Amino acid sequence: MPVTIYDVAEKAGVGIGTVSRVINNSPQISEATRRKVQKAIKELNYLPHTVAQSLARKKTNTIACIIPFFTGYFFVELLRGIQRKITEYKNDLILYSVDVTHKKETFLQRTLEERKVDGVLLVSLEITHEFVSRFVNEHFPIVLVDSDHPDLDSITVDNVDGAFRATQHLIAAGYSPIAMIDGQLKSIPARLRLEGFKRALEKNHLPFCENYFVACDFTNEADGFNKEAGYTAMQRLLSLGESKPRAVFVSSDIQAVGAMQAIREHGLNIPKDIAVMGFDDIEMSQYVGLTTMRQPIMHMGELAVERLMEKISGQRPENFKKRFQTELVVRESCGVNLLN
Amino acid sequence: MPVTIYDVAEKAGVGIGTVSRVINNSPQISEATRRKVQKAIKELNYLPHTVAQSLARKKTNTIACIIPFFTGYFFVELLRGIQRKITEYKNDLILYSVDVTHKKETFLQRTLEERKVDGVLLVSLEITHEFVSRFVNEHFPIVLVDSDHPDLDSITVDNVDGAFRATQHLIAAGYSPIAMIDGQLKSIPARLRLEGFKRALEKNHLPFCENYFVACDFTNEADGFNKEAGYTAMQRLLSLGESKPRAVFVSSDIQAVGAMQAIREHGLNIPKDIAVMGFDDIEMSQYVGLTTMRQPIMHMGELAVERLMEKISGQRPENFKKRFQTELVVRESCGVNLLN
DNA sequence: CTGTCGTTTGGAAGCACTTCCAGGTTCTCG
DNA sequence: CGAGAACCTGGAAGTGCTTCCAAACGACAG
Repeated sequence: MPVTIYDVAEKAGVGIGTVSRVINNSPQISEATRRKVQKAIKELNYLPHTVAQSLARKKTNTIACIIPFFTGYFFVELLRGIQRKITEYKNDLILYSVDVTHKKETFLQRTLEERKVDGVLLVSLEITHEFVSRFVNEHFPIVLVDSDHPDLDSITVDNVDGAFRATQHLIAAGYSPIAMIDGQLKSIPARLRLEGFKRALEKNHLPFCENYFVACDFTNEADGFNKEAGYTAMQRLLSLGESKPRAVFVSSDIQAVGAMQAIREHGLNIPKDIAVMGFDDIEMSQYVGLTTMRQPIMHMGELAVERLMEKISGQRPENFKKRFQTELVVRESCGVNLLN
Repeated sequence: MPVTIYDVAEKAGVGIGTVSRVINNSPQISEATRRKVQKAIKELNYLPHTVAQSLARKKTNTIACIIPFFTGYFFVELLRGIQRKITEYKNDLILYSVDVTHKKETFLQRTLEERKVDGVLLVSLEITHEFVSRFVNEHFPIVLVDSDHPDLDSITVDNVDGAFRATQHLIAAGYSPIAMIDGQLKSIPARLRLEGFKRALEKNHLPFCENYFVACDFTNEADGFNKEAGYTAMQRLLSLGESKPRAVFVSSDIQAVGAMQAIREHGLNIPKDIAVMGFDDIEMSQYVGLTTMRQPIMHMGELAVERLMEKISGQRPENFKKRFQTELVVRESCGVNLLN
């Protein structure tokens, strides 16, 4: 039933090799035969069988994206950038989302062994040394996004610096004491943002106090970067009563939104009673007036695909590292622009 | 370099057919040889080449999801359901997102001709008669989600009824006049929700007035279901001055959030001056106190995959239609629960 | 000991392409 | 006009699997 390259060859009165050459735009074809074959292709409504092509070419034109179960604006936005760029390259995107039951190792293993994809984008997930060496040894293209490893290509945001500047902004505005609400510490960005926070305190000779730090390890969601976690964490800080913090740096906007809700429900005003600083600049942030550090998320996704394609095609074999800087976006939640 | 079925056969001292049977759990294998082969597989760290399997089996274990460029909570949530279920079935998901430059026809054509996927999920997109007959004639499995066609399987939400009840709720609360903000009318749900709105007016002998209806046709985003469009549409209604509506039914929560912002910026109170009713029940809605009609979005995604898998495996050849009902979620934006 | 039947096995043919190699054409230039 | 180069073309061999068919094997009854 489905039309094959043999049907086309017969109809055009040529050999299959010739048809194949026309399909693949080989220059080794006379204009006359090319036209003849193209006519046959059109008439039969022929489209090559991708799976057979993949087998023969040893190339699938498909890439895998392994990503934490994408709740949250960060992943959606990143995926948009990735998707856009992949379509531009006429490739397909297979999505693997990691959750409690489906571990990233399963997917890494599959991409390596099944040879169903030409390369992998690993998003916001740590990679074990075992897999690093397997990818390196087999020269299997992989690009890390929002995650890093010395031996692999990576595209990151300067989390430490971003958190540092965020905290610095709160300190400069005169708030004290300053608390931090973080994601789960098993998450890389969570650890890096904590480091930036600590550095800012240190630089200003302020103590880091355990009471003023809440990692959302209590939630069973992947990384703790969600609204509910932020809400609960803030309640914990508010329960300190009189000694509660004057400002909070929250490690993601989505958590910050939850935290802001907790503050308001406690009858307190933002920023008069407590100032809130976020991280990400998700769409919602402008509507709730959240001061935050903006990440160029979609751009990261696009760049990741470009890099991966270069690796797949064998250009740029050398290691590639790109670190984006965050940008401070001042709104009302830290009160600074109200003071002007 | 990569290990093939021949290597395994040689190592185990059997034929390739035998190895294949072991891989595919054929019962026609003696326990002894099975163990022998499995040992060789383990030792060589062999995993079958999926592409070759797909070619030989004429089955890819991959399904395509064609979806409008997924901004917005609805698509993300739906995709979560789809993704979850597909992984459960040990299949892969290829994502095709439709935008201005990449038309749905391209993707439909590709899925049909390239034979890279076993079936298609078409989300929130209308399908032309030409493609309907092609899918039907070639017995190519397809399931429509949030869209419908008499000859194809579909999973929908009762938009007409949902909009009807939403409007009814506003009327019953005594608001008058009632306006509606809709998505672009080229979108199916937008048209259906308009119909429900009109029916509710009619049933209550209220006139449908052009001044009180704004379709977000002015935005260049795909379907008009976004915050900015809602904001702009609301501004238009507010510009009516004294004769502005007393309540607005907005065809999606995300637009409603934009509309609420416009109302507040205009110095008006919700619901005291203008009541707002949404549609979707996205996560944000509970935080902004939006009364809305809830759709069981993730559940729709899961069901869609189950149905598609049944079609692919040849079970349930008969046409399948599932229409979910919406559920009224009362919050503050319509004022009703404040009156109690 | 032989014939029969069910079980297990090997491997050729197939899936639909790409690519290499050899052979055929045409062109160029002395 | 002929030799050699440049250009085209056909099709066999390849990609790594599944599946079908025939054959081998084993058990068991007669």
